[in-house]
Formats: sequence, C-alpha cells, structure tokens
Amino acid sequence: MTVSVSSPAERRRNKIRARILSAAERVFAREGAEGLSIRRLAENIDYSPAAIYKYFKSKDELVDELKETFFELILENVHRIADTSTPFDERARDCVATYVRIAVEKPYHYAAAFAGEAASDGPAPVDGEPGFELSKKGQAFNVLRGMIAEGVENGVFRSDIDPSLAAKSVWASMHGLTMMVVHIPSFPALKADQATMSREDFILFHADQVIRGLEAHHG
Amino acid sequence: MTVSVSSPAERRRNKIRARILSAAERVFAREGAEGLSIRRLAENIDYSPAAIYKYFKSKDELVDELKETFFELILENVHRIADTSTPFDERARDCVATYVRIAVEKPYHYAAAFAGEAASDGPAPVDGEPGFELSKKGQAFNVLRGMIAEGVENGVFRSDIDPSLAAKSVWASMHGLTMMVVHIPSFPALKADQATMSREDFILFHADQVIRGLEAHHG
DNA sequence: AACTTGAGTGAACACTGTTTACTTTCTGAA
DNA sequence: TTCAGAAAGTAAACAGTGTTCACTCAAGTT
Repeated sequence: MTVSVSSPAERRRNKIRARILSAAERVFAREGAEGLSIRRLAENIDYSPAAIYKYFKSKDELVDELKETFFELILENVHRIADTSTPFDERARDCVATYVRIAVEKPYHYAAAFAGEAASDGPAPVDGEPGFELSKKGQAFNVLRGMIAEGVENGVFRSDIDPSLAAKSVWASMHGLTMMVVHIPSFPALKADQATMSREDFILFHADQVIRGLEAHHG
Repeated sequence: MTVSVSSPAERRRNKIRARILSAAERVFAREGAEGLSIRRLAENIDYSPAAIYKYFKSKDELVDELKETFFELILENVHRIADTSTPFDERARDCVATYVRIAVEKPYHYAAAFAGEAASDGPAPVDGEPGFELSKKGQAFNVLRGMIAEGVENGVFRSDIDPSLAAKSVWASMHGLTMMVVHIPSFPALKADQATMSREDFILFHADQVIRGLEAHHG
C-alpha cells in the first residue's frame, strides 16, 4: 500500500499540467482566448495537440483555470487591503483602485472572467446559491459586503442599506468602470478644451461617486 | 441622364443586403457572434457563402452593422424619454431602466457592442475625439451629459460636478449593472433567507444609488 | 512474464472565415 | 440592337480552428 499522498507519476503529471497552463497564460495575457489555440499551444511546449486533451477536458476548461487563478490574484490583493487598519474611506478607495488596476493589467483575463460566464459554467453562482461562497468571485464579493456592513455599523453609510444588496450595486459600478477602462484604450479622455484627466484620477472620482451614494449625509 | 437617386439595381442590392442583415439578426440575437457563421447564414438565405462577401467586406463588418442598429434602438428609446416633460428624477430613472431593459432583451448585442470595441474599430471614439459626437454611442452619451448638466443647473446635483466627467462615471455604473444583468442569468438573486428582489427593483435601486452620488444633499 | 494503465501521437472529422478563378446575368452606351 | 464591361453568384480551395479515434510505446502492477 502506497502511503505517499502524491506518487512520482502524479507529481510528474501536475508538473506538465502546470507547464501547459503557464504557456497558455503567456499567450492568453497577450492575445486573449481567441489568440490562444490548442495547436499553437501544443507547438510551444513541443507536444501534439491531442496531448493537451490528456490534461484538460477542453479548451474552455483550460481557460477557466486561467480565469480562476486570475481571480485569486485579485482576491489576495483586495483582501490584504481590506484587512488593513487604515481609515475606512481610504481602505474602500484602495480596494476599488486595486481591483481596477489589476484588471487593467490583464484585460483579457478580466473580460473573459465575466463574459464567458453564462456559456461555460452554466448559471454562474450568485450570492445565495450554493457554491458561490467558495468561489473566488464569491469571496471577493464577501469582502465587499463586509466593508459595506462595517460602514453601516459605523454610521458612515445610511442605516437602511442592506449590505448584500448594496454590495451588488457597488460591484456593478466597479465592474462597469473596469470594463470601460479595460477595453476602451483612451478611456476616460476628456474634451480637448478641458484638462485631461488621468486614469487613476478618474478611478478615484468614480469610487468617490459610488461611495457617496451610500453615505448617510455629506456637505 | 438618370435622375432617380437610387437605380433599380441599387434598390435591389439594398434589398438583398437587408435580407442578409435580417437573417443575421435573427441568428445573432439567439446565439451571438460565435453562433453566427457565414456558411449557416448563406444557407438560410439560399446563397453561397462567397456571395455574402459581395455585400459585406467581412463578418466583422456585418456584425458591426447589427451593433449599430442595436444602439440606434437604445438611443431612440432613451432620447424619447429624455425629451419628456415629466419630473427630472423620474426621467433619469426611466432612462437608466430603459437602457438596461433593452440590453437585457438583446444580451448578445449589448455585450458585443462593448466587447468588440478595441478589436474591430481600433481605438473606440471617446468623448472629445473626432467621430464620437456622431456615433450612436456618442449621441447616447450626449443625452446623458445633457441630463446631468440640467440637474446641475437646477441645483439638484452638486455644483462642482463636471457633466462630462460625471456622465462617464454614471455610464460606467450603468454599463456594469447591464453587463451583470445581461450575463449572470440569476442576477441579482439574494440570499435565500431574505426576500428575493426582482430585477426591475434592483435596477431602480442601482439607478437611485448612482443618482444619489450626484445629488447636492438628501435626507 | 503477462497484463493493465497512462502518455503521447498522426490522421482524420467537422467546423470556421476568406479568397480565387470562373460563369452567368444584367446594364448602359454606341 | 449589339456589345463591352460591370456586377451577381458560385464551386473549390486555403488556412485555420477544437476535438476525437485508433494506435504505439513505455511504465507499473500483479
């Protein structure tokens, strides 16, 4: 009876799997899902196209793993900031900015992570459905909801706000900003007769705007 | 000398073009760009695949026309509401709801209209660049900016708001909501232990939230 | 030593968008 | 009315795509 939890064969297999994913990652980051072809990928790692299918059921499954890993990256970063002890406002804005910044660095990953949803995964797990809490996206959502709940408790946000509902609204706003920044290259260029606003400044303006919508009062 | 601005040949040509577009529209609405293949399309209208290329330079160009037509539809509807004399708040919320509702009815159109951007059109025209004012998307944006400017003048919105900047932020928020509603089928399902919120109600909540961010004060 | 399992492959299947060379059909002018 | 030229339409091919099948060969197990 073999006691080792991972046999040499298994370890070898995982290594090759990782090599495939890593090669796929490089291509995907530069050219997206369309640019990533099984044949090109196979050539890159000196395998036959059919060999890929010994490690992944389909191209979609392969790409899904890239997306998952990407959302892990976002989650790690956002979580780290959310757990900071800096002032609430600062933390909130930092989370938004980080979320968007990482997405901008890997536009194809971000777009694919949302676009492929309905097609590949079937109905995506949403808050309240089983599986959502555990998915990376679900965890990111929970961080967001937690922060909003904190704001409500602190009296910074309106007391009639349902954190779960508000989190969805805020996420939608963040998602929209991200998508625009991600695939409108010159976004947010302003009229020529006005001062040009940097992307970072625009993100902060947007974040401010979103948070303002939650606030109990301001002046 | 032929005076008719459109010769019989021309009219015939336009008719066939329209027939192609109409057949493409049907398929695209149900299955999106991936599901729409030149070969299937050609078969539908009893032509050879190559014939399509006598009417459209490429599949991308064909799809671009579907997207343009779609945005015309949105623009018409939003414009009609924006020009109403109903109270400002009501109008604003109606515009948002209409925008999202139409997008939800044609999810593939909406997603493609934004996703294909960077790839097909080159850098998309954004506010301030030549060509933007005239594009359907540009016109929709102008309607939005106009409404915000009106709100600022009326004192409903903060006076330090730049309508052009705010319009981008608001559009991003709307876009995000739309994208989520469009391709997360069960969005915005809530936790099982809470009352389920209808899509329409969520859209209104989100619109409220966005507009609240612009308001001078509230209580 | 025999048997099973898994890795890896070449060739094929069923598609895709697009182009080329070719025929047919229509049209506008001499 | 004839006739050149343009436009409409096509079959076949090119260069891709994801995926599967039948097969070989080596490693591990009994």
